[in-house]
Amino acid sequence: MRNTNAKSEIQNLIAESTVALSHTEIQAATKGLCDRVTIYRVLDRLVDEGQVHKIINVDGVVKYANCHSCTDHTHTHAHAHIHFSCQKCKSVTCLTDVEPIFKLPKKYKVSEMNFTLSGLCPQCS
Amino acid sequence: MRNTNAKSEIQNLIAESTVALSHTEIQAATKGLCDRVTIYRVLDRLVDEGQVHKIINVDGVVKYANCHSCTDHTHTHAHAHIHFSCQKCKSVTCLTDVEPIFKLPKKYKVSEMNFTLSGLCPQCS
DNA sequence: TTTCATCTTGCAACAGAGTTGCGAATATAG
DNA sequence: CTATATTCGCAACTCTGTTGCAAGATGAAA
Ligand SMILES: [Mn+2]
Ligand SMILES: [Mn+2]
Ligand SMILES: [Zn+2]
Ligand SMILES: [Zn+2]
Repeated sequence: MRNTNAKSEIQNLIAESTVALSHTEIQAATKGLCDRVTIYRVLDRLVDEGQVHKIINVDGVVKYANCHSCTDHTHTHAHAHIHFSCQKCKSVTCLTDVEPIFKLPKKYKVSEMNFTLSGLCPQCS
Repeated sequence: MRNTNAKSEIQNLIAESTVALSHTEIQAATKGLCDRVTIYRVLDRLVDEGQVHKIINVDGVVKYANCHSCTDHTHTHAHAHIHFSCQKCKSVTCLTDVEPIFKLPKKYKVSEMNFTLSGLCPQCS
């Protein structure tokens, strides 16, 4: 894996953002940096490297956020935290401290969790 | 809201299915019943009526499932249950009995929950 | 520093999911 | 049965993401 301009710019952008960013938002923020296909490919690479994680929002919009709290940066590391999606300002935030408790029927083998709460974020409520 | 052939066929299909169905799956199952645009519009109507709920799967695929356990059929009624997405057979199931417990930082106002666990379903594990 | 295999990029073309406008068809209230 | 609002089919379109390929950039090794 090579370090390129596009990759480090995009990685910095995501790292410095307090909210998860969509492809469209990244494209707007890096205006003219590179082709939109390159953004898709860079994002894939960052996810593969475990630098960034992909979030499917409740409205189906794909967002990317920094793996702040992850020491393990292999691409298989789990993200067992909740995300909060604000219905007003559309921001998506990682709530890394919140760990949900639940009891599944046996026979289900869980390997991944995707948990998003929607409503109003502190800024909007 | 009117009862049409397309609507009742699609509603029955979803009601009789043990797993959530995507637009594509519904189109395949009702082959030739109606136009694909009609399927989209019928699904929107069923969701508005509260007969069916929409699930955004971890892979971003939109699926529809019956509101079995919902007595309230207004379009704003909540769906506070977990969904299970099987990575092998791609089935998405409502686990209506499981209610997760979690503690959010104050200031967040929650109005909706979207919780999907992935792994292997009983049939596949 | 130069070489060179390999990775990355831009461009164009494509694919899939979902939306919109509009005229024709049809469900249902009266 | 008639009138009218709803629903439908079709075609065209948007949006998001993917793929193939030739050209360009990276960095390890010579
Ligand atoms: Mn993470
Ligand atoms: Mn339900
Ligand atoms: Zn907000
Ligand atoms: Zn399965």
